[in-house]
Amino acid sequence: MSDLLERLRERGWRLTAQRRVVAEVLNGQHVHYTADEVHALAVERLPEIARATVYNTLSELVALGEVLEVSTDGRAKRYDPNAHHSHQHLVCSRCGMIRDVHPEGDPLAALPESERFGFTISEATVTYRGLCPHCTAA
Amino acid sequence: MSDLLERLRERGWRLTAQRRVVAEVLNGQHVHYTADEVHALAVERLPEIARATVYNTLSELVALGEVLEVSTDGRAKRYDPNAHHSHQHLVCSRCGMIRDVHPEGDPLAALPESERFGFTISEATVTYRGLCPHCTAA
DNA sequence: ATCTTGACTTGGACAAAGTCCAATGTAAGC
DNA sequence: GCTTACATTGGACTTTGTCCAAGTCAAGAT
Repeated sequence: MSDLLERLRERGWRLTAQRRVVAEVLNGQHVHYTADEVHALAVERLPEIARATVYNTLSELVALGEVLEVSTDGRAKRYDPNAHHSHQHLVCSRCGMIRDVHPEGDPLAALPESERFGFTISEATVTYRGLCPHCTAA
Repeated sequence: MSDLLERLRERGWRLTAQRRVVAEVLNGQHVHYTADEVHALAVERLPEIARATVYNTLSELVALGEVLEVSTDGRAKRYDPNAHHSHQHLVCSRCGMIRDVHPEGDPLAALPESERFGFTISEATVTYRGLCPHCTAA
């Protein structure tokens, strides 16, 4: 994650205590937190950090391409720090757990020109849904 | 859509003016409205219909399997009346408009066994993102 | 045709998630 | 160590959606 802070500084990011804490919370997580979860964890390290700052910082990280925004249901968005490896998501329908997966091929190729309706398409995301091993057993 | 109302009546649904209007608004749309858009359109036909009633009715239609709930971004959920034909979605990154599309092949086939991590996968949804013709021009 | 009743609708209060803004604070270059 | 442009703060506000008690009504029974 020091890599991340390094990269950001090179891109003219001003490094503040708040931003450092948000980056540290995201660092190397296999689960993807909501903004409020990130805030709760950040408060443990820096009690006075404001909710708005966490939202601002997450938006900037997304805009810089360092973090991905994921919304698998109609609830809060989740933040995925693993933005540098293209991947898709496997979601447990029962417990909501998210796991990164790497399917073969390019999903964009499956959409013929006649099905693009004049859109300028830039991306395709695939969400696999099912039961995780734990919920299958239960 | 009289088919839909027919089916619902057979399942013990009480047919009210409000429910009829909501069903009519959804009927045969190739775009998918948000709940508030459905409400706005319903009000044109039945001015006194309440927002809560539209939310209730949409939830019931989803529970009955007649309509699909789609949440492609962190914003409002959209309602897809085309629940009986398998399809994927094309979403405008700017205005949020959704259109149904039919890609080739089965997206589930692209996920090798080694990437399934013991999940019992039942479904794969693909979301294509880009700018719609209107937002590309603007 | 009218009655009865339980299901439906209403509207306003409430909640969750996120945005906005003016005032204040501070990182980083000079 | 100054300066200043940029970041943070916290509270108000917006959007989307849920909840509830009271009133209304569809549809079967009489």
